[in-house]
Amino acid sequence: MTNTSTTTTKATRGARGEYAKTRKRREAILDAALEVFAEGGYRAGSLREVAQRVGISEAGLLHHFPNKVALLEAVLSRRDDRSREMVPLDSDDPHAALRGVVALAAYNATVPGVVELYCTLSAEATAPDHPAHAYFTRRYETTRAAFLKSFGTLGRQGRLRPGVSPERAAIVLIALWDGLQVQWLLDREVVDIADALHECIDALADVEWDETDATPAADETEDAE
Amino acid sequence: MTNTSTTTTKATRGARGEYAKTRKRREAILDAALEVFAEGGYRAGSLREVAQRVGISEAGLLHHFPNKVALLEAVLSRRDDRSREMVPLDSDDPHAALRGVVALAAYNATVPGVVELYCTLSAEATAPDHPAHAYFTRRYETTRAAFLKSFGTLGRQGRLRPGVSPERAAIVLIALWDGLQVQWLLDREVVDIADALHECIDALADVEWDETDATPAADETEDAE
DNA sequence: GTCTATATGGCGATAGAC
DNA sequence: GTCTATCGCCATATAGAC
Repeated sequence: MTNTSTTTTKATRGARGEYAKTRKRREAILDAALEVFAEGGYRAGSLREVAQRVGISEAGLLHHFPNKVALLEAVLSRRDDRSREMVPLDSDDPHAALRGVVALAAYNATVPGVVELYCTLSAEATAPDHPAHAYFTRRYETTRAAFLKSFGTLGRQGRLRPGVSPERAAIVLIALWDGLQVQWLLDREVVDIADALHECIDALADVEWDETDATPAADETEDAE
Repeated sequence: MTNTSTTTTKATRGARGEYAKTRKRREAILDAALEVFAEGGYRAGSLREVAQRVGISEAGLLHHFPNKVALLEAVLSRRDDRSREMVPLDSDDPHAALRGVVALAAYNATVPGVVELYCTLSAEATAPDHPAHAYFTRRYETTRAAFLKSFGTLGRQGRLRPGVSPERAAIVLIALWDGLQVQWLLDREVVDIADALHECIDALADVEWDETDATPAADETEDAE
């Protein structure tokens, strides 16, 4: 809590070993900011609250991020990096991409703050003058395009259910995911998001859930469904 | 703009014909408040902004509603009345209820403010300390129960698609609706909500879309679909 | 790099005149 | 029923000391 321990993380012990300290501080600020923006949204979240959780003053915080909007952008950008490295949404293998959706949904259930953040912010950013409006517009376009590609590939393999169009499937999958998060945040007992998504994806396409691509008869733990 | 026209709406011209005027003022306030809360959410929306749109002072506004929370509750309550009288969600006929969903979605596309309001507020009210948290928790429970009943009835008639459970169908339908609204608010060209819901309901159950229940050949304006 | 102090302004709500 | 005036609070952001 106190920052009197100057010897904790001097990774680069050479000249000016303060780099690591600043980096750690920035990370701590971003962690706190994510929490605050998740709990109250961007507009209601305050720099004061963020600074307090980190244990510094508002002015100290603004030394690391010039203003509130910059802080928000840093939070979103860092979050995106982490998601991208976790889920291969732009994979060439549509099965892998859709498996990634379920995997990410399952993981998110263990990190409620992130779900809160995106759920609250995406609704708030619906307003055209919101600082994250462009970010979310673009993000949805990108995600739709990625799913469109996946479902398009599945369609060409004849693995889409009859009457399902790739365009519609992409929109519906995203909508479903978002909507399930709202209900989950209001009452965590009411729905298992990963389960529901898994089931609905099955209703859209014939997806290989096991990673039995190269190795035919590897590990089948889910064949009893 | 000016309120010098005392003779405009004296509906009850007897003693104290001011009732109608007050009622009109309250309605105007609620209209403006809906807009403001829709655009920025509850926390970011200000009484100042509402008062300005109505053309009165903040103190004048607070004469009609004691505080900000009361104003929000009045807005939500009035909106609920209108929705309920429009859509028979608790109808005994599951077909009528699901037709109502599509009809309401189509109507909402003509009143973007209402969609904004619920989309923004439901996400914001995810926070446990939000003044509308209890309202939305309850609202989702009620809606889920209503849809559960509809899909349950359809199930007993053998009209649910194979593998569809009434519980899951209720949750999914609501989630889909909510999620589609987010995408629609970010880009109105990307999706027709009523269309998408119609299609997805078809994927869940075998619903009678024409109202050919009691009167066989009455008025068929929609049979060309 | 972090602090204190401060500028500037919006907010919800109240008191009391008319 | 509506106003003006005001209170007290919290917000973002800046200036300058240490």
